[in-house]
Amino acid sequence: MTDQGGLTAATDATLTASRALLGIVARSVADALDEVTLPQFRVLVVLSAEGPLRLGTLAERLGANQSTFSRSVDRMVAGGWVVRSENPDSRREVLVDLTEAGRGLVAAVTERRRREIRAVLGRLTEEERTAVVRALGALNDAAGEPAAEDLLVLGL
Amino acid sequence: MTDQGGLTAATDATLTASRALLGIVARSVADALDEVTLPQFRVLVVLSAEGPLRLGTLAERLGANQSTFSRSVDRMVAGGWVVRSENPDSRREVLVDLTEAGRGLVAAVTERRRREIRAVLGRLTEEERTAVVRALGALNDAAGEPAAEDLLVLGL
DNA sequence: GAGAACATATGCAATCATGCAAATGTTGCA
DNA sequence: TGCAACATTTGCATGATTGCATATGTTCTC
Repeated sequence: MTDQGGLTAATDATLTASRALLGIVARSVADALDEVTLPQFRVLVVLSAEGPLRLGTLAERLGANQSTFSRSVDRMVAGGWVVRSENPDSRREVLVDLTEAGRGLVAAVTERRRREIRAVLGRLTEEERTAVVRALGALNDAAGEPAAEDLLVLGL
Repeated sequence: MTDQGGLTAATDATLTASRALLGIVARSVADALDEVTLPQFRVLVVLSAEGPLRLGTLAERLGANQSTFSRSVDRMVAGGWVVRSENPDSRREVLVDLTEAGRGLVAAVTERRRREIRAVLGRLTEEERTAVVRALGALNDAAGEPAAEDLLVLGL
């Protein structure tokens, strides 16, 4: 079993890094999960990225049944994370949008994630950081953007 | 707001990489989640890493109430993922262990994750891979191993 | 204006996770 | 032996997610 060009070493390093980064992601989300469930957080993330969406569209984005989702929205409205707003152009459509609290929850997670990554990178030398930018740049190009559906499995 | 030594560029690259790797992790787990729930998968991962554990110990590892967890184990036994085995030394203790199916499910996820990472790295040049090993090595050292509890938030 | 197509909500139902309190069974110590 | 400590299970209860079928209300088209 030959290993062309350190593929195995690189795989191991990447696997380890994936765990480290997962840890950071998990920690960044942990506080939010005291407030909302993971499926609910997914909703907030999608709305945060795409803006107000029709209830049915949102359900589809999340791979959920409309009727199921209507009730999920009930709970999230009750929790104060989203609002149903009427579309004046079409009274049969309902737009779901973030409240300030919902927006803030997502922002807090994003911010914490960024802060933790900065903290880790701050422990590196400047040369190491340069190497990280180059190496991860190549890695990111090779990996491409993950499909939204993939990320939704874990709630982004 | 000065940026010492490309901290921001490195943070951005790392954030992007965290999303890419999350995508890989999510895809690797997706199939398994057709078979078991995320909390159940967590159980399999812990057992896979630590071997047979007492029911109470396992519950504690997962931050769950014992009574809750006893019933979760019921469901997982019914699903054929774990078995309750008696400890001959202590008839009041119950050991929970993976079945072949349970072991196989975790192995399939691990293998798929590894395969996907290899595929991405295979698109890099040998020099790029060397850079990845060095850069991620430094990153991994700086980040340290994530706490098990952190990873459990997302089901590892 | 009437009916079809559409968007959302509601009735009914199941599974899973979760917690508290109490019961059952086991071990160990006095 | 008998009682205390321990491990697990069971009773009781709640809330979230999910699906299917159906009802309600809205828009559009003929």
